[in-house]
Amino acid sequence: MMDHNEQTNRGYVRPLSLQATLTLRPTEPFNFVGTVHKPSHFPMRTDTFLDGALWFTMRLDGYIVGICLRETPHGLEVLVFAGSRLRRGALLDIEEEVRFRFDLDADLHDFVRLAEADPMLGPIERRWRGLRPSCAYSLYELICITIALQNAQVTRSERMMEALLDKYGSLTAFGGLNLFAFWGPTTLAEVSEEDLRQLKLGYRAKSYRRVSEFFAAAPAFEREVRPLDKSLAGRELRRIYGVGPATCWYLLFEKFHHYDAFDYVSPWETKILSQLFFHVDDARPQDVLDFAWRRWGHWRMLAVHYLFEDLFWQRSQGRAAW
DNA sequence: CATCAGGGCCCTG
DNA sequence: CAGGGCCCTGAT
Repeated sequence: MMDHNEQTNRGYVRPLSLQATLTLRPTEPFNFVGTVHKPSHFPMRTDTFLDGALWFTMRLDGYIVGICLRETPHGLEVLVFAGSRLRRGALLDIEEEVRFRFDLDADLHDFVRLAEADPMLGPIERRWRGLRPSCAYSLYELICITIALQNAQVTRSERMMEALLDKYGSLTAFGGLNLFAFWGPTTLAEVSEEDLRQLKLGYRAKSYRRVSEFFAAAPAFEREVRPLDKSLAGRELRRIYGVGPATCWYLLFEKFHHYDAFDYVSPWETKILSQLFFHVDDARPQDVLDFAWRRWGHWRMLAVHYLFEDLFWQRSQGRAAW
């Protein structure tokens, strides 16, 4: 009789120790907390923001590293933890990943100028000056998260991710924390849809399989999409099974930093923006999109992101209007 | 207890 | 290009 926990990672904890420290210089202005800590994201046991530092895990060519980001007077400090000595070149890869994932090379000067002349955006931009869109995870990992978000309430999405990490992720120990690293695409590509359905993923089980097969077959996909413009990148992303319009705009902004990726707005966002823009409950999505386009042009998604992050931040402080 | 909509997506006609 | 079906869950 097969124990259903067989071939899981339960019980194994991978110890990682400090191997190197990097110091990176983001472009100015840079807002550390606003960039690395997004209260709008649901919590997962893959990362934590603790005592002013972001802790998360990363896969590099299949092996797992733990990362701690913190702000120092000299710049952004990156502590790198690993299970063994880093291979040659690993630090360069890690630096490149961190720079990209947290949009450290962003040029926000025109956005700051735009916001200064805007009574709606201005006060919020000043509060968060230097905040960038960011995602600590790889494209594949972020798509796994967005699939869990589809057609589900947040609590259910959290359960799906929890179940997946518990079964297919790797638990690590570093810096006194236990954080999960994601599974690699090849792992899920070989799991049957039936097994995935056991984790209460519903019809998304098929998406997880197809997405994992896609990335297992195209490990350089994310790297190839990074330099593309918005429409080309979007076209590439839409080739992936399970990535529709909602997921696509989300990826274009959070992962690929296209500050104008506001061409689709979901129902719940429409509600909130209706209030902010027009002081009504239910404006039409197209009116919301048009408003942002006319007001902020190329910067419209970044502007909307500032509005949302500010709202979520206020809510996390217990003083939101909703 | 049953019914139904929900922070989409794919597929079909 | 419009609309039905889809896993599950919690609200009614």
